[in-house]
This record gives sequence, C-alpha cells and structure tokens, in this order.
Amino acid sequence: MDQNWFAELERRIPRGGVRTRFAPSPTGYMHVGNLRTALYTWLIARHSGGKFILRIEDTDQGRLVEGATEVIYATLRRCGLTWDEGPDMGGPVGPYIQTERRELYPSFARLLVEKGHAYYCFCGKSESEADSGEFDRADDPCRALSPAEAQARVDAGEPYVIRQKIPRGGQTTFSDAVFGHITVDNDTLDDQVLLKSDGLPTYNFANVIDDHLMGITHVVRGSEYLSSAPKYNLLYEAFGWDVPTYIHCSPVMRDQHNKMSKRKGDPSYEDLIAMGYLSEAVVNYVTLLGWSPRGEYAEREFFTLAELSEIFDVGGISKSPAIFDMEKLTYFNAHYIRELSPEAFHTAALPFIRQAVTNPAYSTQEIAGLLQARCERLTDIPEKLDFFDALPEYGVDLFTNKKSKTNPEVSQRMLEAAIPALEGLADWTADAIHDTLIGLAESLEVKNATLMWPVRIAAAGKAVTPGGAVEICHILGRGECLRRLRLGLDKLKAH
RNA sequence: GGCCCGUUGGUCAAGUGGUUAAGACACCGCCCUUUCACGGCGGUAACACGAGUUCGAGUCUCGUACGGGUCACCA
Repeated sequence: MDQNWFAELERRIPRGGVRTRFAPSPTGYMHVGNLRTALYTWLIARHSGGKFILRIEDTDQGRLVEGATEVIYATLRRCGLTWDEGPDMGGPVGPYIQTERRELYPSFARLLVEKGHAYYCFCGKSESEADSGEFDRADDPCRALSPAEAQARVDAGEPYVIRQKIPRGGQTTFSDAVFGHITVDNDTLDDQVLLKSDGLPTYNFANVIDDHLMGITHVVRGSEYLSSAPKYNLLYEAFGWDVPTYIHCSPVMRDQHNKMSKRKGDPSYEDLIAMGYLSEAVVNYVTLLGWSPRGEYAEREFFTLAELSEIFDVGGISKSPAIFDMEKLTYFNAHYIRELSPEAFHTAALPFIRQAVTNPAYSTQEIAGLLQARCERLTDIPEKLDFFDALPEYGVDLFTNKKSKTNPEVSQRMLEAAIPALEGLADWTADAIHDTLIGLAESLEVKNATLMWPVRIAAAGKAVTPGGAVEICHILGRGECLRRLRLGLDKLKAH
C-alpha cells in the first residue's frame, strides 16, 4: 500500500467533536452489561453534542449468529439510543462492519512490521499454546528473524501470524478516566497476535485501527480489557496516533462472585422485557448500576434518558463491580408503571389482561385502572384477574375477617341487606353502588368494612383482589354481580 | 501462580482530611383505608483488618485479608 492510500484514510477522519462508538459482537442478545456500556457510550456522546457510532465486530468467524445484528438494532432503538453512523445508514468512515473492512488490517499490520513494532511469526498454534508451559514467547525465534528471512518464508507460502513486538524492559503507563494512571512493566506484556493466520485481525488490533480510522475520541468498554490497555498505548505510539480517552467499566455481577451471564440463566434485555419490565425502567436502573449522579442530583434516582444525557459525567462511574438487584429493578418498574398515563398503561396492560379476562362485557379500561397502582410487572396481571371470567370455588371461611369484623353469620346479614339495596339501583354506576353501600352500612350501624368485605368476597370469591367491592361490582355488571351475591348468600345459608 | 484493579449497611450508593457517615431498594412498625396495593411517617443496619502520616482519617501511605480481572490465532 502506498502513502497516498494511508493519507486518504487519514483525510476521511472527522476531527473536532466527541465521537464514541458502541462495538458489540453479534452474539444474538444484549446482556445487561453490554446495554450499560452502550448507554454510557451514548450518554457521553450526547452530553457533549458529539456523534455516537455503531460498529459491528464480527471477526470471530466461529461465533457468528444469524439475525444477531437485528437484535442489536432493535434493542438500541427500543432504548432510545439513536446512532449517527452505522452499518445500516453508513457514514464518512465506513464500512461499519469489521469483516467488510478486512482488507484494511493487513496493510496496517505490515506497516507496523516495517516500522519494527511487529513481526511475522511462523510458529504453529500448537507450539504457542500454553498447556506445555515450556514455551516462552520472549524466546520466540521469529522475533529475531531478519526482514529478508521473514519475507522469504511469507513468499514461500508458509502460514503466519503477525505479532506485536513489545519492547524488552522498561515500563508503559496508560491513563484511564475511571481508574487513573496505571503503569506496568513491559516484560509482563506478551507479543500478542495482531493478524490471525486467516488474515483477519484480532479484536485488540481491529479495535485500535478502527477506533483511529473512525476518529473515536472516547472508548467505553469493560474492565476485562484493562490489562490489555498498555498494549494499545504501545500500538498507538508505534503508529504515531493520538490515544483516545479510555473509560473502563467494572462488570455487572449476578452475585458477589459471578458476572451476569446468559449461560448462567441471567436475563438479557429481551428477557427483562418479556418478564414485564418497561424499557424506560431498565434503562434508568441499569444506568445507575455503576454510575451515580453527583452534586444537586445525588439524591435523585429517577431520570429520563434526556435528563441523563444532560447530567451524565464520567467522574460518576464507580470502580467496583455492582451486583444486579432484580428487586430494585422491580421497584423502578413499579414507579414507571405508575407514571404511565391511564391510556398508555391500558395499552401496555391489555395483552396481559386478555390472558385472564375474555368476557367482552367487562371494561378493560376500568380493570386497567385498578391494576396500575397494583402491579410491579405487567406479567403480574393475569393472576390478579382470575376471578372475572368465572367465579372461583371458595369456602365460607373467606367470609371471616377479624379486622373487618365479619364472619359467616354477620356476612349473611350483610348480603341479605345488600342484595335488595343493589337490586333497587336505578343506574349501575360506581358512584351509585358506592353511595348505596356506604349509606347501607350507616343505617345498619356497622363499619364500612363489615359490609364491604362480604360483598367483595361474594363478588370475587377471593380474599385478595385488585380494587374493592364497589369497583368489582361495577365491572361485573348488575346481572353477574347480583348472581354472585345470591350465590354467596346461598352458600352462607347452607352453612 | 505472575501482573493489574477493587473493598462504606443484605443490595445500589453519596462522601475528595474536621459530617450526628446522605439517599434509595429490601426488611420491620405505625398512619391512611372497602381486601390488597398506592401514598405518608418512623425504625433496624455500614466505613474489611492492622500499622503509620496528621491536632484530626471513610477520605493520604504501607501491609494483611477478601473479592474481581487478565495471562487465546475469543471478543
């Protein structure tokens, strides 16, 4: 490759503003840790009015998953993480899929060889594998090969990889926005493979090349890459490129000892949605797992994405791992469910209401109204409504409740009074039912609960219901409600 | 094991040498009440340990313990 080719690539790099990138490998789902990385990356770009770029890292040919990039697109879109450049829309520094950039990497690897910072290595895979424990990379004879010798073997068609030539001795210091300055002895760094024998770059190499060529200014990634960061610095240095700002994030854990992982059954973003969690709740909660707002916002925890992009700062990212707490997510979810307008909640809840309530006579709007303050996840809904379509089997013991001062005998009296009172109602409205029952309790000289309890039990056949006697009677409608109340009365008489 | 990193209540966390060591979840209690929720009020509960430095240390230094990461032609 000639100088002009390199110069042209350099010329395309946007300069000036902040540019961040989310660079997932397409594995078919988005784990929580990944989502958080995407969030922070997006937030950093938006906070400073910069660009957020999506790049697909698919250099591992053995792990390609069908339809995986669609999952990434769908998740980012659903979370509101809009991107400015990416595989689907292109951009000034495309292509944005690494395998489509494959011809780029060998040239840069060879450039490094010419500069003396990398070398051809002809050792087979088996030799370099650590199981023997005998092979010391520092003694790799390939490292000492003269350029002419190496070139001759390449020309002869011998398989090879290109390795980074780490300086012997000395130290390398790199800087991370979260962890600060870290210095390591070069001797603890290994001559990592840059270009694999299949001609594709390793993750570490492709990252450096692509981040530079795409003008990335801030690199957000997991702390598992912290220990390879010094080698990145050496690479940037060897090329003479500016080093981007590193932002390493500690992992999201499932418990004290293990990272969250699909393999161990931990939920991915898609799983959480299927479990009845709202996207906004997941986004809000996950952002706070490992980052917290400072100053005037330190005591707040509910934020919209727009608010987060206003106040997000890298300084608030914590160094230690955070354990994912489903209970707290559930709390956030409950909050977001309550924040929904009644209409929006009805729309979200309808499929779940329909799992339990099929009778078209019952108002799903009214049912949704009862549910909104009573469910933490949408999936909680069906179980709460199981008494509408059919009155459950129940025993007279349900009519006993100490706090409401009821028992079967009292309940019988209450129903005997309530049934005719309700039969006489001109309009079956919630207000009318309410006023009638309250008035009846007053004239019977019992507390409201003493009358309401048996009415509700007879109407629902269940001790715990969303909504009280008035709401349930109203939803059931005059006919069904009175039928159930009479059934309850018969049951009490038989008792 | 070598190297790197971390450690404030059960969990998320604020705290940047002087605080009665915030706040939230969970838990418990009380209030509200037509069951259950919602909401309101209150409570239990933490600086891993040991040495320094300092008038003074959760905050700085060192060590110990514990935890995590990494040592692939995976990302």
